[in-house]
Amino acid sequence: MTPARTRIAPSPTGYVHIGTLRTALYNYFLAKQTGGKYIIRIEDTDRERLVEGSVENLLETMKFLGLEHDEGPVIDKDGVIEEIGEYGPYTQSARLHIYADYVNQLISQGNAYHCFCSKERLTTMREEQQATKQSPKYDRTCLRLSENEVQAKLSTGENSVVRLKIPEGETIFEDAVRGLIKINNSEVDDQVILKADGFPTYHLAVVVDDHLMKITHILRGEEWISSTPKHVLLYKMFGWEAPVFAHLPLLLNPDKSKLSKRQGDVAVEDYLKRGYLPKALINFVSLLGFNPKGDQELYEIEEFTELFDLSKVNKSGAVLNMEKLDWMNNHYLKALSRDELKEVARPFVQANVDNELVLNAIMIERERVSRLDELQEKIGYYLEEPAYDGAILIWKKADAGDAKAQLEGMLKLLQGVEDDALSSIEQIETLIKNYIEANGLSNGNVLWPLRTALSGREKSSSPFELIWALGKTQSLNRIEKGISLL
RNA sequence: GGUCUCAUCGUCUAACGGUUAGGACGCCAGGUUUUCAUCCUGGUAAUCGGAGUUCGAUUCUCCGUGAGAUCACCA
Repeated sequence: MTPARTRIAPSPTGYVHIGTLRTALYNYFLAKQTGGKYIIRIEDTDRERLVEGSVENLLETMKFLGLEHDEGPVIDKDGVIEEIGEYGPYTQSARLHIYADYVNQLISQGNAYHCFCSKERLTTMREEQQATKQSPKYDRTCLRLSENEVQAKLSTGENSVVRLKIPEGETIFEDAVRGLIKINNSEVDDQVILKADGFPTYHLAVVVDDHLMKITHILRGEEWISSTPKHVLLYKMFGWEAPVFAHLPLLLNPDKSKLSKRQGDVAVEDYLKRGYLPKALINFVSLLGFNPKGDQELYEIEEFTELFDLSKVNKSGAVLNMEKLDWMNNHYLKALSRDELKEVARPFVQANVDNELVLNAIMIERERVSRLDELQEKIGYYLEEPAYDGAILIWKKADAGDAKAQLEGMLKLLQGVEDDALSSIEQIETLIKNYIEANGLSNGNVLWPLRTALSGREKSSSPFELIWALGKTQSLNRIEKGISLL
């Protein structure tokens, strides 16, 4: 397999779109699978939509997800952005001189022309076209300008842009997920490739950069299909070989429209903030539009890398099934080691996770949540002795006297054992279950009052887990308090 | 509206042209259980419609229908 060079090319608008993550993942899988390079390029040619700090944010988010790129901007130890890779600069605003050369080439080849039309004129032109049910396209007014007229306007410094001169005919390209796509050139507008502010538009910049950076596969969202002919035409005009195009299915809102901000979270950062783990997010998002095996649901990133196959990418859009994400996240939460859990939980709980009791509580409750941000309220009754009504100590099949007797029995049992007899949940369970059996008692009579005394709640984790988490002293305190309430 | 793309359970998806159309999430029921959660077992639920090709179509072709994307000096 020849090494693939793939890239994501986000515009710096402040957050990482969940669709960008999916695209990044597929690019990453493909590059790594073939021993190639995965590249990040910053497409900041829209000066009006630039958001301060968004490149840093992008890089930090990607790093947090564990998706490291081989070329492009990176943040060094001092927090400064530098670039790695031999095809830089990887930020389009630093490549303006490059685009200028290629624009000039197109103009001299007769493939592009200057346009002096005002935005106002273009707007009214479009309105008229729509009114007469024509499809909105530039009317080529400026193409009819003579060479002298163009030079004259240029020399006066009149505002101008450069447009691509779309030739007659039709453009056909092979899409790796959809097959042959054919579009008549009459459908394609004379796209602006160089704006009045001197910046290129996406269409020119993406083609030039992808060629210069030796990109072999362009994986991007389906919304780009209709502008792909412009890119194919540009490759042809420059005499370059076009890379493989693969248009990925869209990520959808529940109403099947393109995933949008108003209908839910689209920013990866938002998912992270709510306590979804990178592994879960990656697993979930990767499965939106691609399925390696059919019956397996849980994959490590290495497996995806090994099994990724462009020809198996789906064609139709995918609605996000949030319940499944929750299920997956819970799975990965449960798989975390004590130390790993401590670190991922740290930003989500106000209590100090370095404290044994706090961490114990989290260890237990992580099995009952699907997101880290649910932890805080779950661990409350571990950290603080709860106030409660003594009536809840009484099991439905027993009375106050029995509850009190059982608690006293438990008190005695626990007082009589060494601390390290309570060091594992299994040990504690065995200890208590043996006691129950030896004394001819029933689980309910003993465990219900025990658990409610320990938790102060009708619903909680098991008494064994609670004793383990709280420790001997705190457990005894709570049992004594229970007894006093009866 | 033009053009392009797409179409299997509610959702994500699987199925060399031959399967009782499979799995997962969710939901429902039962079981385990001191409660909650987990766990186990079972169940619910789909090939958009119509032609054609074929011995045989979820799968190939065409026509409908529906949905989406796109039509900027935004990406």
